[in-house]
Amino acid sequence: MACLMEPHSVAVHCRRSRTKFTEDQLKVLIQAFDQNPYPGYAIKQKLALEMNIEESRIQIWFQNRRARHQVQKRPEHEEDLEASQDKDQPVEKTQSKEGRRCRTSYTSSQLHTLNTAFANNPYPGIESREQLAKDIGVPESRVQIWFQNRRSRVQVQVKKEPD
DNA sequence: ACCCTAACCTAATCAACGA
DNA sequence: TCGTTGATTAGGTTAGGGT
Repeated sequence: MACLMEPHSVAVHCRRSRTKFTEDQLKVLIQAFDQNPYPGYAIKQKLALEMNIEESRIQIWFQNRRARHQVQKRPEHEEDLEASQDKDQPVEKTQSKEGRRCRTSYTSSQLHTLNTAFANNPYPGIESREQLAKDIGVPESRVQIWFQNRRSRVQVQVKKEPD
């Protein structure tokens, strides 16, 4: 517990505890990454279930690995990698953008809670985010994304209206 | 002290949904 | 169709844990 809120100093960034992947988990992740560094939501969720890890940790892991390992820019077209038989699913194995997570729709009361919290502190630590998530009944990862988007768009508005 | 990398960030962009 | 906004990305920074 080192997440005390100083009233006047704003950002006491309290991170979630660092995940320690087991060797088995890492093996599964790396193999999945080699097959497809841009997995859709379904794949990430399946991996999460398979290795008993939050899906958001899987997402972060893929983001970090893509950044560190120079991944092929656009594997859009594959010429001749047909081995023998792999036409079980026509367009279902390497979906990258098709399988997005379903868009979350917030109710007005959920948004009110989020907006109030944002006004209070636009950089909530993990504990605040989890409490918020629990309050409005949405995964913590969605709360984090909401704050990221909100902060970015506040900046955009400030630039557009420097008056 | 240094290294590796999970966690976190911004900015840009993709895309779902409603007016 | 178009604006709003959630989801994803590239790419960079911060910090935890091992050597």
